[in-house]
Amino acid sequence: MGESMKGMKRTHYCGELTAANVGQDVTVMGWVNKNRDMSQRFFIVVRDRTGLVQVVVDAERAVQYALAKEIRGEYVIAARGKVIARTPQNVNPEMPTGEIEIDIEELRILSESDTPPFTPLDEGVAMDTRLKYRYLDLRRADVHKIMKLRHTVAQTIRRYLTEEGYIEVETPYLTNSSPEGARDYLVPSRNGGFYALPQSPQQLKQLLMVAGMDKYFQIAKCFRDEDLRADRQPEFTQIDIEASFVDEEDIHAMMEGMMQRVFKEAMDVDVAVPFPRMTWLDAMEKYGTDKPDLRYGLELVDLSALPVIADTDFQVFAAALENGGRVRGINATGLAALPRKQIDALVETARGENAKGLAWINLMEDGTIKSTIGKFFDDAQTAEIITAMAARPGDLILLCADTVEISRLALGAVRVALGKHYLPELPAGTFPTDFKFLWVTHFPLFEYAPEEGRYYAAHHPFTSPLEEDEHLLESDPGAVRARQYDLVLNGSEQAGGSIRIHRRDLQDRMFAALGFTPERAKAGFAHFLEALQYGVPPHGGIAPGLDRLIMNMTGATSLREVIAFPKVKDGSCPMTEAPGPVDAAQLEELGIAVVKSE
RNA sequence: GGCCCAGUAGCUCAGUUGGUUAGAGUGCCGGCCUGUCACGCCGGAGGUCGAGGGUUCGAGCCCCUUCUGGGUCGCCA
Repeated sequence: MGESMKGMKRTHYCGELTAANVGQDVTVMGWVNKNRDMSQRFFIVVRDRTGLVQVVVDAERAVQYALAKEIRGEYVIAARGKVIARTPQNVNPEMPTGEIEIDIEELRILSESDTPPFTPLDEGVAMDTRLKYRYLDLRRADVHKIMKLRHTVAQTIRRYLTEEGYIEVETPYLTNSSPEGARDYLVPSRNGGFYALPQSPQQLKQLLMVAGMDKYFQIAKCFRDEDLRADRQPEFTQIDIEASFVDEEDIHAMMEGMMQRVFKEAMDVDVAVPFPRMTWLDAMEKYGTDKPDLRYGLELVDLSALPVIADTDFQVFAAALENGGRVRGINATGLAALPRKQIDALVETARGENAKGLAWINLMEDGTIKSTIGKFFDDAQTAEIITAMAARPGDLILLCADTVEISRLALGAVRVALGKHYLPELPAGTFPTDFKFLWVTHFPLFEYAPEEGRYYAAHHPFTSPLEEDEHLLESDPGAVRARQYDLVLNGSEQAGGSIRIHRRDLQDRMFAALGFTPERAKAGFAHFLEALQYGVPPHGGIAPGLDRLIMNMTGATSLREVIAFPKVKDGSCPMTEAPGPVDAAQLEELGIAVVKSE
């Protein structure tokens, strides 16, 4: 149903029309946002990706008026007419094109629409409904705005890296499964083997350095078959970057330039460079996380050495200290009056990180002090704690006594939960403007898995150890620091990278430290290890996640908002219903039998 | 895989202690309205209360199972 557009040609986008177009004969094409029947005339609001414009169909134009009566929401129409200025009392200041309207001369329905399950005007539609009809959801102006921003960011990055001498090279999506890491998406092949979709082009980009490409980038899809989170999708986009003959400073400077450029061109926000740097250990000690949000203070304070704490008889604190643990505090400034219910929620947050609980001291505005540990610390002792925490009337001190790690992580989580009290609420439809970048460096090279009694690569096994820690690879792997750096933005990891191992002997020692026999290392990484024998430039790189960057730039609360066709919790797509069954013939060709698991 | 939350009209939701014919807003359909812009007014249609089972004289409400979605922990080299 619907007419041809033959003989009509779009001259303008809806949102482009202004008072400057008054008197011109224009043609717009788009979707019917609204059709208001006012008896003597119809006001049809037409929408395209640039915005809205009002078309007036007066009863005097009998043919067009009759057609306008048929027009429903989300019909696709073409409208030709003269742009006329609205009288002052009819101007709609809420509408960017509200000073003008189009006086209809030719009107066509190009395509009819059933009543849609929801329209671009509906707010608060549930996620599953939105995703099932994502093509309708994508008609919303705010989603369009995000997609346009994403485009601008990607293009800006392409231009920037090109100017910096980087070459875009595509690496295959059909590649090999590699041991360790996330679960792979497997693709069966007709020769009986399996491809795996890449979790990242890590090895291939390093091989491009061996190949002398010198500086490479790629806007690459990566795949990980793991459960989703609000900030995690099984299929995501990375700006994959690698460069030869570089050190940490080169990569940092390149990224700082990129972010500065991206924020300026996409959002007109000035980002100060260089970004602050912090070692992993400092981040953990001060913020209880490796991705601190620097938009608010609330630093963790280690009170273990404070005499009044160190010498206390209070069993909870004394026991933690005796076992080599810590007593740490956080000063939630201005939150002394936080309701008990919310404090309890903070305690639950701490428990979520395996802490046994929290103690707290409220410094009420009137000077009174409410302390959960008042029984164990007299007024003078409490005053010492307050001084050490730099707390003032109106503040709330939260204390946690536990192991070194748990006390960090528990208060780190509490800090994040408190953070929302210090962040301004964004007006609806606006993007944030406060961006705090941070480099976190000197990560541990390994993580110990006690239940398996072995070390894992904290990031990946190609990360170079710090030169001065190399000698500890065999004797004390847990103490080896990595030439690893993460770029953090507002408490979210934006990019991870490292200087890589470029010597075969060091790579062999790395695999040995990870508990790989030479045979197993060879089985998993034969081509890669072999390549390391043919002249490898020192190299390193980084991989910012495009989706997360856009999520942070737009203030979106879920990655789904910034991906055109995202997946839901179990990795499926509500719209296409992928993954789905395939023909028996296809399976037979692949030699695959599907067995139902119990 | 664990835990928490939700599922009632196309959409967003309310529904009291288990009790007659399950409601609201919006959308939709029809009519009216001389400039609307969240137009307004009048009327109408629209329900397998996610699904299955159980308890009960009686279930949207209680119990069990299950499905779907959201959040989170595990997981994410």
